[in-house]
Amino acid sequence: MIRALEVAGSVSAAAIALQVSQSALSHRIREAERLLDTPLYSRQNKKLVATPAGLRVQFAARRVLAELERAEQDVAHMSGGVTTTVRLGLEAYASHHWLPELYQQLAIKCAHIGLEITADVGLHPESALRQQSIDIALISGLPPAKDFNCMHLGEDSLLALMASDHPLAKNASVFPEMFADFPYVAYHTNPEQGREYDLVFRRHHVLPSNVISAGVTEAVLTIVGQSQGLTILPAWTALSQGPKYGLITRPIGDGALTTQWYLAGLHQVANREAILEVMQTIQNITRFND
Amino acid sequence: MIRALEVAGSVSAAAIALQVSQSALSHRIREAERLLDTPLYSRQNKKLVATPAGLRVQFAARRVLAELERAEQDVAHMSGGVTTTVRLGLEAYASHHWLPELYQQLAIKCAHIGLEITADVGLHPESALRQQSIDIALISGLPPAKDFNCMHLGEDSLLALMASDHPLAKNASVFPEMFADFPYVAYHTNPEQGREYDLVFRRHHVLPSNVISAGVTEAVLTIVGQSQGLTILPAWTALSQGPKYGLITRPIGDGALTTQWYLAGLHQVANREAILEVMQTIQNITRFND
DNA sequence: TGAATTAAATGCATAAAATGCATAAAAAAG
DNA sequence: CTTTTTTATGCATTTTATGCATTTAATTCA
Repeated sequence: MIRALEVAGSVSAAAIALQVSQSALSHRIREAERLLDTPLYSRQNKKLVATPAGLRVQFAARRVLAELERAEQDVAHMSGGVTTTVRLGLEAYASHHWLPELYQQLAIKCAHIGLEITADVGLHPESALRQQSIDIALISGLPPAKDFNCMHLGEDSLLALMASDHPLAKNASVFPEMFADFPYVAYHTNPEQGREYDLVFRRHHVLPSNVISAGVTEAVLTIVGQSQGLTILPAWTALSQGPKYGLITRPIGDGALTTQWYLAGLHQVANREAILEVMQTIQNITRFND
Repeated sequence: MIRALEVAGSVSAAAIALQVSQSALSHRIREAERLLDTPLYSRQNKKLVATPAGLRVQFAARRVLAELERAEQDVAHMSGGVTTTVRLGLEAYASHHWLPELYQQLAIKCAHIGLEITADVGLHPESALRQQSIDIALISGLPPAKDFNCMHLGEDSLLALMASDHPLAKNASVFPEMFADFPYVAYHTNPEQGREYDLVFRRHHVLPSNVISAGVTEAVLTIVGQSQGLTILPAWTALSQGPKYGLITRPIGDGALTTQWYLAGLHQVANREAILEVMQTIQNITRFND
């Protein structure tokens, strides 16, 4: 109710959203205020303005509903042999060609674990972890915060991606200064946020002619394929994803630019063992020796 | 109900705890299972064993109840002018002689903020922050994780504390090797956890003759006063607390051992402004120039 | 083994609660 | 000033929760 009132902005609109009569909601609000012994909304005028206490309750409502929704979803997954659900979140840059194998392995080793995958939790999987919307994050770059249960997957070199008919395609490798002549296609609007900024552009004092922001990895690759644009991805992703979009890869400079892949899992969570199991399975599957 | 069943371990015991009849509870369990379309408890024998789904729901119940209790408490504080509540947690080692001034300042500057203090959240205030049981943590040692809203309060030297009639009292300062001859009184059982381990014992390859674990700062100081024991505290705490327990302070070695005090606040929380306000007020009050 | 004991489930009557209707009150719009 | 819109209220009704009495199931102990 609190949430519906917040979203709808009025009692009658919220009543429609909740599929009850306006009267019922009015009664419920009144009852809530009686129980808390505090007005939650100031109805000086017909607009519904939450009091400070009301705002606090709205905040609680968001958190509680989020938790209940998660729990409900997990429980729904738990019919059949599935006993726990583990939510895996992949960073924007991650590849996912190994996911089928993960499903297979889990089905063999621990059929009781249900796997739920969020293919692209954006550039900051750690905050998704913190919000408990995922249990495990696949992260590249710097090691995750110490309070996560961290596992190192391996080192990966960064590759430049471009269309096969790109002017730079004839070069064996792309040197940092070459980025200055072409648009750069990135996940995000602000180039300073990406790891490529630190490793390539800032280190070599070059900036691409312009930056195209794509928002999703798929879009990044599509745009690169249809433009003169360049992008940089970890080899793991670049080699498995690039070909699908008709892209070719080139090492950057002397090829010494690398990034690290990590798994970060939540500590102190209900399905601790299952999380560890999945993390270990992923580590086995993705060993960077193949 | 879920929580009561978990705590009580049986339907009838939970019914008593919830002040309803055993029948009512039985009906409610049945109804919950019907709604979720999943058995939550396996009643093969008369013991009540939660199914995996039941465990998941128990986990959700704990989180939801915790949030509801927090919200209820906050709302209760919000009668009168108080508009937001900020929970401040002090690390085990922190002093609190400045708290009265904080209350005063807040009363003048922002009467709408209710302050709630947890005097001793232990050695890991960050996890209290993460669990949202506090909004601001007062931390010493290393800077808190980057995803907290961090504020540096100042540098503080570490001092040794001992009873006024301690054999080492005649020395102007305590040298690391001297710790080997006396028991060391600490907050925790495992000496490796404390900051003194890194800064004093490990660095100088000495270990105290034995370690007495006290659990609370007050107990640490009391024990030090009544034994031949030594302990190490930041000067801020040592100088304000030590005298109350008849303890004297001595610099350690050349006095160059220092620690940093930080405030860490939660980001992305309902009462963001109030948290910042309180953090700034604390920073003003505790400026390490007095 | 079998009676006693204890815990949980069930059917049904009843109590409690939420809801909706009709309508009033209040505020904004025209 | 009237109309329209939004919220509140009293009361009847429906829905839901609870308790009693009883049954079922499992464990304990003679």
